[in-house]
Amino acid sequence: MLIDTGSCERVPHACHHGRSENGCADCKVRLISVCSVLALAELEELEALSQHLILEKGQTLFGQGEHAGSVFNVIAGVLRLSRLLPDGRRQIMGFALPGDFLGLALQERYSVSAEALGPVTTCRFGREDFAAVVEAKPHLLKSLHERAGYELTLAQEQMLLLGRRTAEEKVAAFLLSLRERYARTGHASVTVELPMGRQDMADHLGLTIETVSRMLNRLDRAHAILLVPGGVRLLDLPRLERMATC
Amino acid sequence: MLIDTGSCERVPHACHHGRSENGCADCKVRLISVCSVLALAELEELEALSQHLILEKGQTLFGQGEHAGSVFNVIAGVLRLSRLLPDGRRQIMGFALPGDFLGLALQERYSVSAEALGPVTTCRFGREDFAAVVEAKPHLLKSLHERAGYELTLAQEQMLLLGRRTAEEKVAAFLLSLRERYARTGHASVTVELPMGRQDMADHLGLTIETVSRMLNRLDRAHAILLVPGGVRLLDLPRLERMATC
DNA sequence: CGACTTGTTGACGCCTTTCAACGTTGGTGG
DNA sequence: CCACCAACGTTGAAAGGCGTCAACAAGTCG
Repeated sequence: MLIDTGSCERVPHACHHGRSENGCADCKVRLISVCSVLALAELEELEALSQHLILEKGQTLFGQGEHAGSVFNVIAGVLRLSRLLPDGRRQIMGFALPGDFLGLALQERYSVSAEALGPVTTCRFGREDFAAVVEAKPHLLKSLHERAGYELTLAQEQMLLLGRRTAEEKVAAFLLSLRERYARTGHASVTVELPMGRQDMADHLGLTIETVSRMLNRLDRAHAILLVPGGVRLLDLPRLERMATC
Repeated sequence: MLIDTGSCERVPHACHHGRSENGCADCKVRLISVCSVLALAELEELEALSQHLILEKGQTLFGQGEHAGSVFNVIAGVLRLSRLLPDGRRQIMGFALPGDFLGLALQERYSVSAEALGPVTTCRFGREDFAAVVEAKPHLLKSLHERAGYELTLAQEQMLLLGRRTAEEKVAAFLLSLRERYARTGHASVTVELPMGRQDMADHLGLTIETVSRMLNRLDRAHAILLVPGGVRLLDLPRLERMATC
């Protein structure tokens, strides 16, 4: 349960690149990000303030409690959003997928740490710059607020899971929720990629790594799922849904 | 753990009263509610759309999944915000105090149920009406968004608590967080009122009623707190804070 | 006063954690 | 090519924290 945070290198700020080749207009996540509410002229305005920032596996985008100098759109890859207790216990609040926005609340300080689970590409804005654009564009603020409402709903579901579900139910619910989030962006599939390790799942579900492993293998032996390298195939959706029923 | 929901009477919709005697200008929670960002002229505009709605102990203001026809400012009293699993397991996501806004996200449906823990007074707005006002007043939207950010931070702290804290730490952290929330509105005090019962605390902390009772009495015997009728006195704040650290 | 609700306390049991060993995979260098 | 090593995942056995069950106390209301 004790996490070694020393292994997470900070992202060198020299690592950011210029904006993408063809600009926001071709951005792969534009239609699923907050930018989807912007007109082309507005996109160009925002583009002038943006930089691409690329992370490698294990790098930290920002740390809990740090001054929030930037906000980010995730373009590719997955990050974990976590909080640490002084004694090393960790809780992962969620995973950020392409199209997600980091820094929704536009608060002074980051309330969580964000670490790349693999190669990650983000679109970075200075927080002050971005806040100024938001100030001038109420429909962008409205879009951020809608996302915040969605995040709040997810957080509530996670609280119910953490407080009132058994280990098996937690794992089943996690797999289904991940599938649903992929469906919102990529395409629906019964094969769910698991970019995070067992320890990350455990810290997300309030379990230990051993219990996660046991439950996954129990579900596998019961033919509810099939463990495959790097992911799982969901074989018996009705059964999983019964376990995860809300 | 099984909750009897049948005992919660629905609030009769005939029960709402006209607006308050002296209007929003004297509202006791104006300065701590979302209304604090409104000018007097705007207040009057909002006042025309508002009604007071009074609940008694145990009455339901709205239920999870219902069409969100109204949004509310809590003027007096405390409500619990909960979600129910089909088999009766319950998770209380939080408690709404005076000054809190219910329906922050302005979503189609309520994501939780809200029940009065005692006599409650609310200021009710039709959701569509309120959304129209918000549409016209970006600074009100901004205020809502800031509150949503605060709620998100609270939710994250609760996730850490539910996932990674022991029973004793949960209870200590709960008492301190309640004290801090009272301090934001009422006045700071080492005596913390507990308007909710043991079952409510248990369902908020992911414990059973017996464990909550045991931990409270253990803290009492250790002279960290003093149990008094209807509340607790926090005797050893440093020790409690050490338990609840971070 | 008796019925009811709410809170406390004890004994016991189980689910999850803890501790430990082992297997697997992938990268590195001889 | 293969030994070596570290990181990750799996599995078993034992321990413990919290839940379950049950009885009892205290306060409330008719």
